[in-house]
Amino acid sequence: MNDIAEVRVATAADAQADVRTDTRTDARSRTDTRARIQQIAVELFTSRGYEGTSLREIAERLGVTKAALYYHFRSKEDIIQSLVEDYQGQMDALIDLARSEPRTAKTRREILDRYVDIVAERDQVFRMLHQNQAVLNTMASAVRTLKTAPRRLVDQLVEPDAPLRERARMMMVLGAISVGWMYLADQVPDRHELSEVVSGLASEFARCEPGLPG
Amino acid sequence: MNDIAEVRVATAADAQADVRTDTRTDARSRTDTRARIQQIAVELFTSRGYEGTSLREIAERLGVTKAALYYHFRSKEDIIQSLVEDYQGQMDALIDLARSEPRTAKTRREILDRYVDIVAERDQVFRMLHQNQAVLNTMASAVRTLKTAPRRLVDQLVEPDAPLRERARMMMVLGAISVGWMYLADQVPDRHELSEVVSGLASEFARCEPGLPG
DNA sequence: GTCTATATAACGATAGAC
DNA sequence: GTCTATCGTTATATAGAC
Repeated sequence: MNDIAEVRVATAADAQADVRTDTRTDARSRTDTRARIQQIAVELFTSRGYEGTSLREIAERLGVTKAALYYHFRSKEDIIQSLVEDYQGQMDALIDLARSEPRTAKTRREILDRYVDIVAERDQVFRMLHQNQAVLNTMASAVRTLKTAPRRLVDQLVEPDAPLRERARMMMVLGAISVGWMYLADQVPDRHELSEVVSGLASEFARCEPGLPG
Repeated sequence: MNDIAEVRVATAADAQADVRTDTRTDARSRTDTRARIQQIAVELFTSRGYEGTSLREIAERLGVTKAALYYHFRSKEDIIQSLVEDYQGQMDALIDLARSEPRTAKTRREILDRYVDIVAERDQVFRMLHQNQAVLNTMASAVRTLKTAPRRLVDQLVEPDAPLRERARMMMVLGAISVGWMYLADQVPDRHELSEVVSGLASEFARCEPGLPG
């Protein structure tokens, strides 16, 4: 059950394309190098930082030269962009979902549970983002919008005229989920158990457990 | 009450030295340039990242050349080290305090309140740290230990054999405080009100409000 | 798809004059 | 305390052969 920690960056369209065109029997598919670059990149960006990781390092781990990377990605920023695309889409979809539902305790619990799932299933990308918050400020628009996601989500979960205390509560619940997962995921053997514990506590903090008024 | 957001890096010993030796009447004290470097650095490290900020940029904002910085600091890393020293000392003291007290609800509330105070009073440095988590991995020991602070603090707040749920709860409370403060501090007019709201909610999440069993 | 070779630029840091 | 000048290194990115 630890494979939910994989990099998870391919889109559904990518996967379909693979199935259609990939008739080889060897293990190395046509898009495999690209995926391996992504895997190495997410690891190095997390441990040494985006700006602290050179394309030379990535290439060396892959066993190719720096120039080869430019066949698969137009730039270094293009690599990190490809890594966060899927996560970004999931977060946008979550915010849209929250927007489309009434602001009840049930909705909040549902949204929080799904947020935990998104984080847990994209563990590596999520960690990388948290380790490289500052560099996102210097990047193109698409990546930057990630930083506003928590605020946008809170806006959909509390009433527009909610008092500070309730806005703070919801923002703190999101922080509790993020940090709780980040600091505990590599310390516990069963990540599925962890995600259920985190979900449960998040709902308790948000006061939207079954039976509570919403 | 917004001046609690200032950089707050000078040590008590520094301040004493200033008082003793500084008899000039002009506004520029002997250690002022060093302090101004620190102020500019913490701003740039937060917005553009540590590795994304060059010494040339810091020097330009200060109106001097790059070389002048080396009179005040031995290296770039020495600058960030000086910035986090005070925060690090406060966190170590907090963990020691938690270690010295019994694990009661009252202790937990006291520690959480003081953690909120530390964060609120060192707002700028705290933000910078959260925006540059990855680069701390590549640095010398002193700065690195900051990353273990949350875990060490949780270890002192829950029983050694506490179940996952209670360890997760306390880690999530720390995350709630950190993220809650970071995302809300520049959105609310009264930071003192915010710190009280955050403290109150943290104690509620941790189930250590007055009247609860501990 | 990957290579060699290179363009171009910026970085952190130091030497030594003033 | 700040300057000019520079060293040595590394970075992202591209051109063109294979």
